[in-house]
Parts: sequence; C-alpha cells; structure tokens
Amino acid sequence: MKHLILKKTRSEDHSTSKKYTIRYGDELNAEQLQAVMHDTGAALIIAGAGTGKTRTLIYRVARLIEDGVQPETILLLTFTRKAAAEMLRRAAHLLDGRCEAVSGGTFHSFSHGILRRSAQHLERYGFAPNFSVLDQSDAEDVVNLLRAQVVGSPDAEKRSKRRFPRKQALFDIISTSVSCCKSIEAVIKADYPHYEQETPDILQLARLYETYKRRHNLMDYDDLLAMLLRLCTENADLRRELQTQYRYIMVDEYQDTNQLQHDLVLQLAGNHENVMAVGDDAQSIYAFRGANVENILRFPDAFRHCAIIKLEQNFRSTQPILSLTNEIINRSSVGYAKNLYSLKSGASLPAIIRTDNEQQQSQLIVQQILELREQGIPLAEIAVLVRSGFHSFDLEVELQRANIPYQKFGGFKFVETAHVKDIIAHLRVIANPKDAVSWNRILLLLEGVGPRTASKVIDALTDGVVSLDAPQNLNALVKGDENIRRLFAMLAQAAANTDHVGEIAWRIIEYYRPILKKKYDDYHKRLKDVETFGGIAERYRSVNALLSDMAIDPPVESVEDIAAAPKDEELLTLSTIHSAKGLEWNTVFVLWLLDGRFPPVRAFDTVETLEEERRLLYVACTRAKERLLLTYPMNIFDRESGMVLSKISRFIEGIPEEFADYFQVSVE
DNA sequence: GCTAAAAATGTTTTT
DNA sequence: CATTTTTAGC
Repeated sequence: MKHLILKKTRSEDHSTSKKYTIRYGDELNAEQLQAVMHDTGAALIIAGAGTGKTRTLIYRVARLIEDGVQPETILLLTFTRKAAAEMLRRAAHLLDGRCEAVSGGTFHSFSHGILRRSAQHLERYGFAPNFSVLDQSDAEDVVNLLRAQVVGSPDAEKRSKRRFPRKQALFDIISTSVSCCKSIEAVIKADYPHYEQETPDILQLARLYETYKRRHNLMDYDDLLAMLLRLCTENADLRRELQTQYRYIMVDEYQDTNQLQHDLVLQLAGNHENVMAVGDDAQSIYAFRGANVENILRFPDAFRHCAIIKLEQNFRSTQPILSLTNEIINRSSVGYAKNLYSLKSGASLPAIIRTDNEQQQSQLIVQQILELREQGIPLAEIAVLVRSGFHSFDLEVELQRANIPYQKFGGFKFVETAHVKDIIAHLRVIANPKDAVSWNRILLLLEGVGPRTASKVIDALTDGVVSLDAPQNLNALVKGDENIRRLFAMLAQAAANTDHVGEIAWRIIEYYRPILKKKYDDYHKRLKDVETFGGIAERYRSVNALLSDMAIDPPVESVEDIAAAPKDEELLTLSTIHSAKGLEWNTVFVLWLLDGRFPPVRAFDTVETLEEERRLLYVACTRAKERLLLTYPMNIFDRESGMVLSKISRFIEGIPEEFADYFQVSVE
C-alpha cells in the first residue's frame, strides 16, 4: 500500500492562483479584495468613511501592474493632485517604482495636460496653443471688467436704480451653467430668482465673457473640462487615441464630480468600459460648486454590466465614534442608510462640550491639546476642524500664545494674497500681452495712475499704438508717464530673457519692492511671501508652465506658516472640513457646533443646503480614530442674522447620552 | 483725475 | 474683517 500524504486544499480564488509578490488575500478583507481583483468592465465601489478606500485603490494599481498592465495606461483621477501623488507613492512602496508611472491627477490637471498636448485642435474653438489659465478670482475680474460694459459706469448704474448682480454672483451663474450643463436662464431661475428680470443682460454678459476669453486667449477652470469634453465628442480620432492610451480608469471621490466630469468619464471609458468609480454618497460636500450626487448613485445605469461593491467595515474609528456618526447621518431626512461598524472598541464616548463664549472655547481646546500631548499623543495626530477658514482666528491667537506650532489648511492660500497676485500679474503680461485684466492691476499700482489712465493705456496697447518696445507714443496719452515708462522698460527687459523664469521673477520682485513697501505697513511679512514665490519660480522652465501651475495646483500652504517651526517639528493641524477630506487623526476637535454657525443661518432655507451641511459634519466626525470632541460656545451674536445664537447645532441636538458625554466648562 | 480716508457691504467651502 | 464703494480733498 502506498503511503498517503494529506495535502491541504483550500478554495483558491484568483488572488492566490497566480504568483503575486503582494499577498492580497492576507492584507485585504473580502470586499476590498473583490474590488482589487476586479478586472475589466465597470465597477462602482461604495466606500463608507474609513473603510480603506484609498488602500483599495492603491492595491488595485499594484495588482494591475503585477498582472502586466502598462502603468501609463492606468489613469487615476483624484480630488487633489496631492492625493494622487501620495497614493502612487504608497503604491510604489508596496510594489515598485513602476507605480509612479501611472497617470494621475485631478480632472483639471489631466484635462489641462491633454489640451496642451493636443493644442492644435483647439483652434477651431477659438483658442491658441499658448492659452493661459484663469483661476477663479482672475475670472471674476474679467467678468467685472465686462460688467462695466453692460451696465455702464457706477453712476449710470445708480441712476437707473437697478441692482445688477456683482461679479461673484455673475461668475457663479456662468460657471454653474457650464459645469452643470444647464442654460443660463435655467440657472438664474433655480438659484437666483431675484435676478430674473436681468436675464437678458446676464446672457449678453456671458456671451461677452466667451468672446473675451478667446480674444485674449484665456481659459477658466470650467473651460479646461468643457473643451476636452468637446474635443472628445467632436473629434473621433482624438477620442480613440485617449481611449487607447488610458485602458484602466479609476476615479476617486466620485460623489463630488459634476456633470462635465461625469460626461468626460463616459467619453474616456466609451469603448472599453474599464472604469472604477469610488466614493461615498454620504460624503458629498461639493454641491455648491456643481457636484452632483446622482453621478454616483446612477453610475451603474451608465454601463451595461457594472459590478457594485460595498465596503462597510470601518478600520479607522472606534465603535463609539461610529455609533455617533451613524446617528448623525441617519437623522437625515434624505435618508441614506449608513451603518458602518468597527471591530475597534473604544474606551470613551465622544464629548459634546458647551462653553460660555468663544474665548473659553479656544482656551479649552488649547488646554486639552496640552493635556493630550502630555499623555503622549503627538501634535501631528491631532486636528482642529472648522466649517469656514475664519472660525479658527481666535483659536490661532490662543495657540500662538501657548506656543503650539500648527499648520493651517484651507482658507487663504498664499497665491491668493494681493501681493503675490501682483507679481503674478506682471508675469502674465509678459506671457500674454493681451491680458487686459493683469495690465489693469499692475498699472493701478503706479503712483499717479488711476482707472482712467489705466484704461487709456490698455486701449493704446490693444490697438498697437504703444507696446513694450515702443513706449514713445505714451507722451500724447498721459501726462506723468515716467512710472509707466519704467514699468515698460522693466517688463521689456525681463521678457527678453524668457528662458530663465527665476530671473524674470526676481527682476519683477526687485521692481515691485518699493511699491510693496509703500502700499502695506506689514511690508516684511509680505516681502517674505513674495520671495518665497521667487524661489518657486526658479523651478520652472517656462513662464506659461509656472502660471498654469499656480492656477491649477497652487501650493496648499496657507499664508500664516506660523511659529517658524523647525522643519521636522510636530505640527498641529488646523483645517477646514473641506480640506480635511480623506485624512484622519487620532484626536479630532470640531468647533462651533452652534445652530446658525454650523449649520450657518443661510443654509436654513432649503433641504438641499441643510443636508449638505449635515454631510459636512459627518465628514468631520468620521476623521477621528479614537477621540472626538465637539464644542459649542453659547450666546454668540451673529451679525448676519442679527440674532443671538444660543442653541446647540440641530445636527446633534438631543443626541441621547448613550452616544456622547455632555460637558459644561466650569472655571476653577 | 487721483488718492486717501470713511462708510458700507457681504460673508463659506475649492479646482 | 477685509474687500469694495462712497465721499471729500487735492
């Protein structure tokens, strides 16, 4: 009789049937594994907060590459460029350097890249290959310029006694119309009914805006997406080229895509349908800029066979935190049924803390942070989240006093400060001499030049009566032209040397320095920003590349890079909730849970805006791993509504004590 | 026509 | 609170 050997069998799925260097089966749970092993065809991954969504994406990238997929044919679209870079870095760490060759970025940076690459196709839409990119405030400035053409001078506007929308509202109407693929009329009707009688003029303004952008060769954010979409739709060759190049598409945060982005995905995935959408409908927080939750909810309808995978096990937070966040989101009238569970038991319940006033709130947080640090929680594992950038001003003062170094995300970025924008305007004029908005900005900086003179000079420039190299004719135009001549000379000299971006920037800075000194009393602080910019500029090889980057993915650091913290020192994170998306910390504070502040009074009116606020709070609370503290100061006067706010946020009002511990501050 | 000081306004969140 | 608008003065 033969000797029998018992060989262990196991149900082998394809994760183990092939030879992978990564042991997917051991490192992922069943649902994650299913997503990672998903091969061709469409798939929708509904991934609740903290369920390992990023991990799943990273492993799928690695898995595809292990299976021999060319990295370049994978396209990973994320919400920020930082997120994409971080994911690919982690994938490379997991597998190898091939992962870094994956194409990744935001929809905007991706579109921008393609448009530059295929710039010759743009001419039929009226754009030249060297178009520049407008950020939001640039675009608003253009609209403002055109606004004057439509309504006439401020005097005329006043005389006719009408209230034509401000630049911001106007631009918002135009932008919403483009990014939601709706007509201007429909947008006004839905979002700005009080401006309905102004519809004809708004329409005219929108037309002027389109013409202006083409004449001056400028694209705004929406154009980047809209133009690529048009190219794909109308140019079959290019579409096929893109479809061939990007065989595997993955889109993160799908709940925050707008119509344009969704349509773009449909075009790109058109023939192969290898597209994986990942997201969480409960975390949709960008409706205000045209994001449409329907895109994720109805994603399966767009494809014949769409796999749907749900990730529901949360690996981030303790069960008490999840119980509270489930409670918060399940009170929604819209009714997303969310029931995340966790195997991590937690010692303590989340805390809901009432303070007497704002200052006490700040002091309490500082004190808590100091205590946590003593308990051994590093500052880097603590975050303070706020609804709006300015909600943390008072706390920032308190933090500085206590010498707690922090890093702030969201709110003002340094490219948005007036002085950095001034420098950028000079560069833009060099890159694109037709850029009237930038001309206007830099001319007004000059002593003795007001709106009148500026517009005269700009007209002369546009008509070619004067130019950088030929400033002679200025004499006839303006009296004190010394400053303008100096400006022209400087720009001409700088422009002569276009291969050295850093040098151009420093020349401008040198020229600008006296202006800065005169204009602001906090000269030194601002000069530092300007010099930082000079340093950044040195890294670029063309002015256009620098300018596009500043518009599309500017440095995220906010202005106040406080406390001169040594490089590797642990920093506390201060962030808006929007900028905290996708991140996590051991301990999270959420401030201002006061009805009227969060949610803000202006969100009271409609269910949609109110629900978005609720999801925002949900996003904030689900960032916490072990400790969650919600605070609200009492009796705050709100000038917006003229009311004294004294009620706890409706989102957590009446939460039973089984979900949270209630505290009130008492002074010793 | 420009500037600077005073008054009003509106006010997220971000690519 | 910071930007924008109005007003007064040069």
